[in-house]
Amino acid sequence: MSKKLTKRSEDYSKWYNELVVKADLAENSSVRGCMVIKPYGYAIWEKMQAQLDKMFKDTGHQNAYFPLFVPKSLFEAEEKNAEGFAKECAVVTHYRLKNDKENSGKLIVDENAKLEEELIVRPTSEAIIWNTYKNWIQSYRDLPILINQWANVVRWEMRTRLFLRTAEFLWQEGHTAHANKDEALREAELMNNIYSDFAQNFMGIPVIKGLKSESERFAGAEETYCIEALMQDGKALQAGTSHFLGQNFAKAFDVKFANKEGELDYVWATSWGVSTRLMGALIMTHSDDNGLVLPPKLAPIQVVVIPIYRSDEQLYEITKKITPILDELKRKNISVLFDNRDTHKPGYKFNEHEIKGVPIRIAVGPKDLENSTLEIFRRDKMKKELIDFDKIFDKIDFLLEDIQTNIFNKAQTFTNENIRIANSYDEFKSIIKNKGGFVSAHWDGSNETEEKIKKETKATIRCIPIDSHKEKGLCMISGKPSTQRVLFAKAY
RNA sequence: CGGGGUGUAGCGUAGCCCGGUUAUCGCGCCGCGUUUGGGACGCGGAGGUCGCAGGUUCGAAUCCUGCCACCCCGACCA
Repeated sequence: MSKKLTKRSEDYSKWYNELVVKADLAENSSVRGCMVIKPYGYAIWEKMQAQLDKMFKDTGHQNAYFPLFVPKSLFEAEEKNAEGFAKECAVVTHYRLKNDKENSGKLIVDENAKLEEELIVRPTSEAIIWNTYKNWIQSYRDLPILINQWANVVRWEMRTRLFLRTAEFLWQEGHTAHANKDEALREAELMNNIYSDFAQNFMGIPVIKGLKSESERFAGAEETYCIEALMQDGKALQAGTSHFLGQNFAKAFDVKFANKEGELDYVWATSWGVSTRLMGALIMTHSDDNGLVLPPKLAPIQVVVIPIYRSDEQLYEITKKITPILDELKRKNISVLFDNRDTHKPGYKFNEHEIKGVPIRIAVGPKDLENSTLEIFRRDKMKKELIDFDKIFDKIDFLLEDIQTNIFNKAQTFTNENIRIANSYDEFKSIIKNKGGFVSAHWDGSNETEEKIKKETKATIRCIPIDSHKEKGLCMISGKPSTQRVLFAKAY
């Protein structure tokens, strides 16, 4: 196995796969389309979870947990939702195995143990949750319900890809119930803003907030808010969605409440989620040919200290000198690893932590003890410098901030440079084909036009941006009037 | 599910067209020694149902048939 990573420019998808494996984040498992998330990858996910969880709770949400299995009759209640997911459902039909008489030591499904009603392994939990909410809601005094669930879901995708599209994935799904439309709409927007805030300020991933076109909308939603990010190969990635579900699920599951006027009404709903796909976004946004680049706010190890020594005495001296620093960093809640493994040489460790994206590396050897210096290295710029021993804390504080800002700015510049305006369909096709990235163009709002563009160019409408200024124009295909430009791209 | 490709040690591979000693090489792994400021080196060693099943043959990793798995391109998708 080559030690070097495939170059990004040569084969982006191979580079991505190798990186995920070599950085020790995850690997394909023996189970079709499912991945094993390794401890280092999971540690990043845990940091993301902790931050998101905090943001949810700060906005009044609570966590709960609902069943993995959805009885088929519940699943089919909301027709559009059921139809949208039907093609990718894992289904439990039996509950028992028995010994195979013709093949000793083997097990077969016991045909006598067929379930009366099949159980769907949740591809999303609206059905089971709304069936439960029905029992919880009678009056406007029971509202709103603001619940989030951390869970795994299963979607039997044809083609899978580490983190971006696995058959089983981890996510959070928020499901809220409200007394009126406005409140539900505000909730859907609020959660999309939280996702955007999280992506930009913690993951360092610039995103564009927008609305999905009708055809890209979540099955069963009235409106889908989303954040879209641009990866380094010019393809867009949907990083999170927040849905205004109207009264669709309330009607499907008969969830009515008595309002202040004493009248019965259906409740208004939202659902919103982000998944381990965000890990894919993190990898593809920041990483380079040397490996992963992690934002300090999410790095499981923020600082690694590597001792350079020839003898046990030298290691002892280095340890003695460095221990107070390690203690102080831990006290300051900075996660630090003193990599004093005797099984690997310094050069090996340097490369290993570079591949794993550790933001800051400190090397300390005999020369440093003599001169009272340290070598400090920042992963994002691959630059090292010699600093005075006493400056260490200031330097680390500065770098943690600066790396976080720098990688965001770098990605923001890249994204901005790759949003191009097209005023004709020819121009549009040329950009999509030759340059990639987002293309901002006028669209008449029709399904047919969207479909035609998708078929001919493989580009889809990523979103109708929320924050951009409105600009009247004419659809590049039909010539019909358009009220604002929308963003197209090839997507993951 | 359509079109193409690939299955040889933990990983990456040579050999296959044209059947013939003990299946090649690199990484990794184990032992010993020397090393340690950018992926160390030397010597020694372990590790294989050549995807599975059948067939042809004196003889199959190699030829034939069937099956299975995986990858890529479509359709689908957080």
